[in-house]
Amino acid sequence: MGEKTKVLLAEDEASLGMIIKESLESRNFQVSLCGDGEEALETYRSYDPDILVLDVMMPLKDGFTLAREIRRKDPDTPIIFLTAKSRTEDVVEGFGHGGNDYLRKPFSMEELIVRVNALLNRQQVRKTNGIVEIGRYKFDYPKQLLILGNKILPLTHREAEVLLRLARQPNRLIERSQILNEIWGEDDFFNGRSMDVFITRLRKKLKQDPSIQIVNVRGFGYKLIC
Amino acid sequence: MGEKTKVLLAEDEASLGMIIKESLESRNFQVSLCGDGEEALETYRSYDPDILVLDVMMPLKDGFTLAREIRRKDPDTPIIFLTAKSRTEDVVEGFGHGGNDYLRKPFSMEELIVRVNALLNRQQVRKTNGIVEIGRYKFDYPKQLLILGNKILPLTHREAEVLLRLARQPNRLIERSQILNEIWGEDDFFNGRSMDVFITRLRKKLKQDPSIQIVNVRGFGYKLIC
DNA sequence: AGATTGCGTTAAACAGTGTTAAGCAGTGTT
DNA sequence: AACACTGCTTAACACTGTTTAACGCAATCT
Repeated sequence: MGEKTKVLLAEDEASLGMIIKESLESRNFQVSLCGDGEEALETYRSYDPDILVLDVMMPLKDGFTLAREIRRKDPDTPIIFLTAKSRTEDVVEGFGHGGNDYLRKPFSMEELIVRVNALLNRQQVRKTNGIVEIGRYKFDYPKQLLILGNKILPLTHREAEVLLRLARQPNRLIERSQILNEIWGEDDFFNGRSMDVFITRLRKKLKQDPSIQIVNVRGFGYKLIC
Repeated sequence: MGEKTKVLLAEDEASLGMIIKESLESRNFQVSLCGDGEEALETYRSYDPDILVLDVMMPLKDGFTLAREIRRKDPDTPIIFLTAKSRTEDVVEGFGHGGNDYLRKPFSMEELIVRVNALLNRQQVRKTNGIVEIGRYKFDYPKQLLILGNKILPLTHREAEVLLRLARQPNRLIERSQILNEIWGEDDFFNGRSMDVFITRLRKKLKQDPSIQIVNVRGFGYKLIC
């Protein structure tokens, strides 16, 4: 991404649209705001966005239909749906149409930004074949390796899983419970102790480059600083 | 495949059927949805699908029976079973009836799509006359050979079978039990030990290209990284 | 027939991984 | 300052996977 990250935002409620647009712009995103589905589809073609944020209920063309049409030719660009309904079926439908995430209204701007960043980072991991740079290290997630110069440190599966969660959003707070739920499926006492052990082991393996640190935020989670 | 890939979907629960149908269609598949086993069999004959997605529990004819009948004349077209039950026996039974994969309800559309694509890729192996590229190697499955430049390593039958299971879905986790059931017919202690031995032997023969690795995922299976 | 070879299985010792446990250290609160 | 709480570290452990070798069987050769 040479310049700013481009967001295509489709939201028919003008005031809400503007609020979202401005908060994204304040985070250094470039945003194109569309008021209905047709306009969004047209804009999509010329604007070449990095990520789409689509309201589900819009005039002329709803978000799901729009997503389906886009997905025909573009299986990659992440999509976040904004939905007022909270019923499960809508969520299923959203994922079914190729979306990557959804957000129920009302939501906080923080939440949206977190998800946008998460999806973009995930995308990046995929585009680099799962290889992420961490300071002077290269972290090869599929091969479970940490490479520093000519040194190769093998990681175990769990180590690689934990590190991936931290590395795909560096310098950001990742919540303990998010990591635990994603990897262990449950956030309970024992899994928590287990994770502690892996944090220790990762710190040991990352010690070669002192500019990298796994910083604890008491009561919340960790940040990978690099 | 001249046009779109054709999926025959048999699912008696109408709402779920429609969701699956639409999700697949949004990914550019052509889908024929059948509400029971008899209808599915009839449709199969005229529709000539590239892949079958069958609910196990259906009126008139269950998915296993249907699969068995289809397999009599058609050993190739991949079959995915959808099953509400989660017991291991059903999975084993599924493979026994000629199924290639199974999916436990509830599942996400993402999962289904990943598996459909994986099986279609597998078909690709057949279309290249059973020759698969693995890193710098060429793996000739029918001839049981690994070719690297001008070096030719012969493989034994079992080695070739195990390697095929890994190579037709590279970079993805293949479950131990799946390999064991497909090759040995049963996942028990001794077959497991036997497989370990072949994993070792394959690793030895694949050592020439260090970019290739058979990575273990503790408790689940292996990934062929390349 | 007897010897040889090749293959898959069994066996056994060994290494690696994730979890649990226990004690210690750090942090914020009362 | 005392306290509770969270996190850190090390070690022990049970379990899973790895490796090498030996074994037994069947097919092939002499």
